[in-house]
Amino acid sequence: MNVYAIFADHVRAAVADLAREGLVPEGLDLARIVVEPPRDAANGDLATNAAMVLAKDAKAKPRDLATLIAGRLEGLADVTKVEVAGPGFINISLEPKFWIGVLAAVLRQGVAFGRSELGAGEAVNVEYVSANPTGPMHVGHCRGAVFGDAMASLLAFAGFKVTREYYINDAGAQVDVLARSVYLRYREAATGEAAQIPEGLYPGDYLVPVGQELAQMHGGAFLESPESEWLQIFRSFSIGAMMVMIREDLSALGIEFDVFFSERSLTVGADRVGLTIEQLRRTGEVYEGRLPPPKGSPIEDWEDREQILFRSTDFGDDVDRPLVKSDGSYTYFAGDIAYHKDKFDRGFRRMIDVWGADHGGYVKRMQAAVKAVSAGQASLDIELCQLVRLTRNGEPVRMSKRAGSFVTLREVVDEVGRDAVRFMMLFRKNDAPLDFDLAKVIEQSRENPVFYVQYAHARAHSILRNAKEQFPDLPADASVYAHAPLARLEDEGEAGLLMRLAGWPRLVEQAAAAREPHRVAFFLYDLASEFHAQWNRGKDLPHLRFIMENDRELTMARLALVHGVATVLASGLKLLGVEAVEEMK
RNA sequence: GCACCCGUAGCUCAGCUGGAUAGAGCGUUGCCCUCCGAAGGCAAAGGUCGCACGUUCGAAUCGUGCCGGGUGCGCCA
Repeated sequence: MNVYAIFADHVRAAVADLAREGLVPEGLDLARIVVEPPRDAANGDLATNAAMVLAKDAKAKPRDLATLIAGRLEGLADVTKVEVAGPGFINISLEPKFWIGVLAAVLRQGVAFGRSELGAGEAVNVEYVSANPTGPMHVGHCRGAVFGDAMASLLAFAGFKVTREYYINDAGAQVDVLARSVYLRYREAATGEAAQIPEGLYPGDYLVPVGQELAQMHGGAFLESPESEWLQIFRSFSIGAMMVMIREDLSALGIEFDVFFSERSLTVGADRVGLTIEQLRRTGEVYEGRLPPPKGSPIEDWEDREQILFRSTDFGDDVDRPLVKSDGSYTYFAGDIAYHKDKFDRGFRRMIDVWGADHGGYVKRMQAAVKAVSAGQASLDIELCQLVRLTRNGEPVRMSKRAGSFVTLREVVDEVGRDAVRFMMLFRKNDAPLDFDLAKVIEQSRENPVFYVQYAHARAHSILRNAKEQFPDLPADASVYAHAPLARLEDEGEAGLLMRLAGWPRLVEQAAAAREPHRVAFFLYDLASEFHAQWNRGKDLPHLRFIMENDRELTMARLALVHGVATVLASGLKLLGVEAVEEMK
């Protein structure tokens, strides 16, 4: 129930009527017409740009056209006043009961209020995190994880059929390094001699128990064996162990995936990477050729050779990209093409990848590849998450790579809590760098938006609890309040909250379309702020308090509003994966 | 050298896909606790939206060119 979209349709219908009557030309493009809340409440409840957008094609002056359209809007239900203002805005004022109707809808629908059909059930594949299975997740992974998860929830709420997917990079050289590192830990466990981990292998303690498990399973069987005998066994066992760990880390953040896709599975049995390359060769997108040396830092062992190239320049990339390394194995890119082709083969025409900003240079070639393997039928959106600067009281927290002493995601979640991590990661645009201060996010003050929003929800429930003491017979079920005498919500602060609630469905659609879950976080912050403000007005003006001891009916109406605020707060927090607490501890 | 991202109040950032007088928090200043939770609230001050052209009824938003910061730039993932 997006009231703005509904009225936009009314405006379009009005223009269509005018066209039928020959008062404006036929065939005007009505798509750009929007109805939105005016910034200044003095300009009515709704405003539309219709006249200004259409003026040129209609060969009319904006204000004249506005007057014409305004005349058709006056008769609409709930409309009390239509005015032409400024350069040609049409400002619409509505009966107060219109907004009350929205509150009733909130109360009846509960957290389903705001759910949209924007996506029309279209399948979307959202791939995020995809951290290498070589160790626990660190804070660098955190932002993409939270962002991807919240966006997936948001898209689902907006009517898309969302698949959350994690790509396991279990085929590259890094998992062989993992296996060798684990082998040393295995040796350590089997012989009792402390392992020396040489440069280039993973030194982290988290591999110790993996080695111990292998020692228990195999005893000393591989102590004297050549690598070829144990590598595969150790590799697949270690990858499994790492994925268990990563799933635990994800679960600590409240993140679950529908699909874990193994890179290695692309080449076991059938060589699907090779098949994909052959397919692209047939369509002319793959060829043998030479590349100029890269322009950045000079490469010592640059070797000018004939190689297998993907023609990504056809899609706007700077150079064509190699698919096969000099040792004959596939590049990571080649695997990724086959992987995205697999998504296409599974029926996805809309794909979204969430990457770290350091992969920005990879965007064009991947989008090019998706176009190529799908014959232009599928599209790939790539959302980049900028880095997180971890600080404590303003001092940078060292994230040294030496000796595996990086800050793990788990440590951060354990220290400040899942809700704070998630909300702070989402309280910023994904393409802006983010400062994350471990000390500030656990502060319980207005400066901390996590607390501020959760507190608003808790306060709403606190009010409901208090009301229950005052009027023990009040119904507990929010939907019953839809029948409260809502017309008594006459205060301007209450009216503001009603309009804010009415904006929730519109915000969901906009945030989903823009793939910007941070807008949900900011909306909740604004709603919380407005709600706190109204509560505070009741301190100075007792007649504005939510609980009116001598007026049960008015209390009912105001509690309906409180229920409505709590409902939308809970709905939004759920999208962000943050708990809507009913009591602050 | 090239590509991508970002330049908005002293600081950290929003700005509803081009709308009306650019907003919030922190900081600064001044008020407000006998109160449904002051873990707060109200108000003031603070802006050539990096710069310059352009597009049009209208630009922080779109385009081009500069300036400044960040991230990357065969066979790593």
